[in-house]
Amino acid sequence: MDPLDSPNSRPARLAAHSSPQGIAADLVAVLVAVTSGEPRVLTIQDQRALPSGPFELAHRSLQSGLRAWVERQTRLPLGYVEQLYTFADRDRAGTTGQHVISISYLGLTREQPAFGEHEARWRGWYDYFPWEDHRDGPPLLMEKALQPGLKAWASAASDRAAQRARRQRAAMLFGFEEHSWNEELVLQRYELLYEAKLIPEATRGNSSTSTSTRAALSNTPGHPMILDHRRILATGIARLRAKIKYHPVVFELMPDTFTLLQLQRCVEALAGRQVHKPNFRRLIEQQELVEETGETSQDTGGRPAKLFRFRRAVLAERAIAGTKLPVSGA
Amino acid sequence: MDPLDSPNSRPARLAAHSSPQGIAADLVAVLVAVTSGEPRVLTIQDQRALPSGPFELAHRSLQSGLRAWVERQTRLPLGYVEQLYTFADRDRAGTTGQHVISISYLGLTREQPAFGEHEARWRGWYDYFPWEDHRDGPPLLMEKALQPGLKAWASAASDRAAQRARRQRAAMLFGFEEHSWNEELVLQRYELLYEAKLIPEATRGNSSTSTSTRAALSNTPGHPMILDHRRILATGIARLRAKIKYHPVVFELMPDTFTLLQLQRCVEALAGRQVHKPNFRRLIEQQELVEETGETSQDTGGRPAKLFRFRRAVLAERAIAGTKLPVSGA
DNA sequence: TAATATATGCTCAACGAGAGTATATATCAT
DNA sequence: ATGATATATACTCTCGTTGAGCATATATTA
Repeated sequence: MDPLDSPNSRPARLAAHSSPQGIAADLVAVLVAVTSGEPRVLTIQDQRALPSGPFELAHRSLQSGLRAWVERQTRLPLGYVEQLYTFADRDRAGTTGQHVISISYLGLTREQPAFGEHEARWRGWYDYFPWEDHRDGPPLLMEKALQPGLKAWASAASDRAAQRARRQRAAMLFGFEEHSWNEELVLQRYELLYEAKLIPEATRGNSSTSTSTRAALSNTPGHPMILDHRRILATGIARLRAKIKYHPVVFELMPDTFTLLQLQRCVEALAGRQVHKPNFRRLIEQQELVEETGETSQDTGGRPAKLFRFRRAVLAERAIAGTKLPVSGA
Repeated sequence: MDPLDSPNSRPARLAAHSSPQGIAADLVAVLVAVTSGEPRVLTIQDQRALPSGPFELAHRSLQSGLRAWVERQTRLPLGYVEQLYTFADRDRAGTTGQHVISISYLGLTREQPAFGEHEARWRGWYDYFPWEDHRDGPPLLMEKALQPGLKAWASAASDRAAQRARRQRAAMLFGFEEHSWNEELVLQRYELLYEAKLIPEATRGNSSTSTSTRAALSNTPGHPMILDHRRILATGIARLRAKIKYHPVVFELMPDTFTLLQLQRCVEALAGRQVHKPNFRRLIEQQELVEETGETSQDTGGRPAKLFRFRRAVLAERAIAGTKLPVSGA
């Protein structure tokens, strides 16, 4: 089943029946850049929200509308844009009950001095999902904070079978007990934590939260966001982690020329895990994704590294499906 | 770039600026079943439209709303549901200029006697995309109808470089000249044909269509649909063809028990190409996706085949990412 | 009874992915 | 100057997967 519709991911509620004319739509953007080896997202509202704005039908397509809107608001040139998901089941906390359809997009760019009326700022995406960064092995907070909370959640199930199912699901998603870590399951992990009420967003606006839940929450790492913006961010990260494996979109995040190690660090930053250096280079070069510029970079510390540039021609040569980047264990 | 935003996929037009309150949303469903080895979609309006209806916010989530709506309208139990794409750039032919956001979904089910007020009928999806069926090799109509049209389109480009780019793109997508056929590029192929005005939908409502274009159109195979429904169907087929390779959704289309050849025929129907029988069986069995029922089926003609059933447990055991189905050359 | 169609199982070669090792060339601390 | 260290670059090996062909078993049908 589609993780975005996992049955218990949010409390059931009956919304008012709206006539089609009463619906509002807005765009939400997950804008990603990778700066000095860290994946970052553009945020507004004291870093608690993703950039968003009302949907206007003044463009040829949704996508070109988003592109124009982002470039007007932030002056960022978007290298790659892709629709993520359309949400319509938001909890509009505090609002008048007006329901909003949110159409979310992923956009790749290069970090620039933030610009915009809404105090736009770049922030590392692992600030929101610290458990997703496995570049130096599983982060300590997984044992310290997540595993106890998930264990408690599993034990709280009604019967033995349900407890076992919960434990198995947690182990599968977080790589406990023999299970290997799968970096693509960002959204499923977030939704499990949400379901287990280990995420502040899950109990927001719910006054009947128990004391024990509050205690667990206070230990939960990761910066919260408004509404379901963190879920949208999780969707974007998951999509990007899957995409870089078979589609050369990483280059939209790189400067014009770069060393192979810089490229590798960028992939590692996105995937949240290390990759095997020799294999990475082999795959990049044998696919002819890059070409040498003839120059070298010396500010890398050791031996000067050759500078490369992306061969944009491959986008025309090959079907937009046949390229691979290795994301495997170190 | 996302194929759904390819720059020339439809004529640019400036739509009226709508206030957020004036937006209507509806759901469009691509409902798929596979009956006796043929992939089929549910259609309405004399088989020229996909089932669709107004979006109502009376449900917990968009997805559960769609599920309820489909099951109410058609009495089909949906085994698997996934959001496809949200379109907002439709040409609302003949309507009052009211703009509609269409949220499209893919749903898998088993074919049942059609039910519903809108003369709902099942129809083979290759009636709409005859060039997508390569189970017996490339269909003749590719040489006969598509290749000449695409050749003309390529030659009509402004300069030599553009002509070459067009030829290359057509060859890449349709498998001409050394290029191999990639069954996943359904949407890209449709959009290329649209761009080349080889699809009736592309010139609809445009009175200035040239005579030569009309001639080409009359030769274009494939049943048209209203609005951009054929594009949505292409999106669904592409998504499903990609999905079956790493996610065990085929079983949602199968009866409770089935033979391995039936399963293979189902995969072949969806992928539009044949698969190697011994390899198919090997992969299915070594992944423990199925278990024997102990019974055999004799109505297959030759030696009785063992009957299998899907092991639903794998959905809980494995991360929703680690299963493979072979879709390769025969 | 032979022909035929399907079911089922086995083998082999080619390729790619993962992992380890070795060498070259720079910077930096002493 | 020199050794330590960090990076860059190249090569090798093994294993599992994948594509492809062949062989055998068991039914129906002419």
